[in-house]
Amino acid sequence: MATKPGTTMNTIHRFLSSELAGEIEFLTARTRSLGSARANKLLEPLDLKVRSYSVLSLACSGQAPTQRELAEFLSLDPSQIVPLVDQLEGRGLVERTADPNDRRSKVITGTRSGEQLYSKARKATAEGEAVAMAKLSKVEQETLRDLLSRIAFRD
Amino acid sequence: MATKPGTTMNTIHRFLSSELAGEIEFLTARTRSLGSARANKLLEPLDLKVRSYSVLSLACSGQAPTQRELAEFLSLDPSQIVPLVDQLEGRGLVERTADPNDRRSKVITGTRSGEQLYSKARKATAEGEAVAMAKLSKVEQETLRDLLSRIAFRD
DNA sequence: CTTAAACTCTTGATAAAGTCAACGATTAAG
DNA sequence: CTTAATCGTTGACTTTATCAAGAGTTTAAG
Repeated sequence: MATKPGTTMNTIHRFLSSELAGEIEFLTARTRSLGSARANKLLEPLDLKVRSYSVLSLACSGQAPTQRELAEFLSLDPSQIVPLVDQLEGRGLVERTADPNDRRSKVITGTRSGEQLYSKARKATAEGEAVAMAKLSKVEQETLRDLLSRIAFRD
Repeated sequence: MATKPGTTMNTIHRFLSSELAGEIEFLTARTRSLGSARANKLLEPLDLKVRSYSVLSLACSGQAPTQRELAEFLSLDPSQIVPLVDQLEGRGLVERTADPNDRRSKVITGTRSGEQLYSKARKATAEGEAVAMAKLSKVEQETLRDLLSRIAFRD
């Protein structure tokens, strides 16, 4: 009776000392997997997923992103942006506008109702973030935000 | 001529002040996207991907994980572990052993050559991590590791 | 001005990853 | 012994990722 089945907590604990558990790559992968699952649940009542939420957020940011810029900032292929914007546009949440300066590009902007939905969605993701970081102090949370953004945007 | 095309650096800079860029959820998603792309390139010469590398790493950890435990720790479905282990086993890098205490479970352990390959792979991922965190001081790197592991394993 | 090259969005094909239900073998509970 | 639960596995299915090519637009060169 050396190795008992092991509950969730037990299993995790056994591998905490493994080399893998110390790798940033693994830690971010696991964090984002858990976080995105939680965020998707919270966004479900609004008929949004993390992806569509991210697009909506940038569309409502006042920065007037083009689809190309959305793809780059979200680490997606430009062809993946198309159906995301299609869906949001079909719901009247965002608008495609030809960029006057370069009619190849299409600027994505949030509509009135898009901004209203984003406002609700933002509260949902903020709640998810609060749950995720509950174990950290406010100072630690800001430290984490700062360190992560420095490696997410290095260049 | 207000909005010029915008290079990569330019685009990112424009959205740094957006609400989205301040969300942990987004920062971890972007970090892991960039990190896993870089890690996959570095692991390619060894015919490994981040996924198979993670399984190999735990198989060589001395913790004798079952497939169920691998799935849970790696945030994967148990059915996704099967082809990963199949592949590693086919290359003679790991072994499936029936757990004597519970013959339903199969313990995955690294072979001699599995450990040799893991040793090389570990150096590759360590190099990738060094590149990713180049902008942080040693102290900051350890702080990030600590904060991330606390939210990746809260419970 | 004209032509060629480069860029943006879009489509479509294909591969990879994620989700879920069900099955045989095994173990645990009653 | 019977029933329920667990583990690995398979298969079907959906979603996401990757890539090439095309139509329209802009830029640069000649």
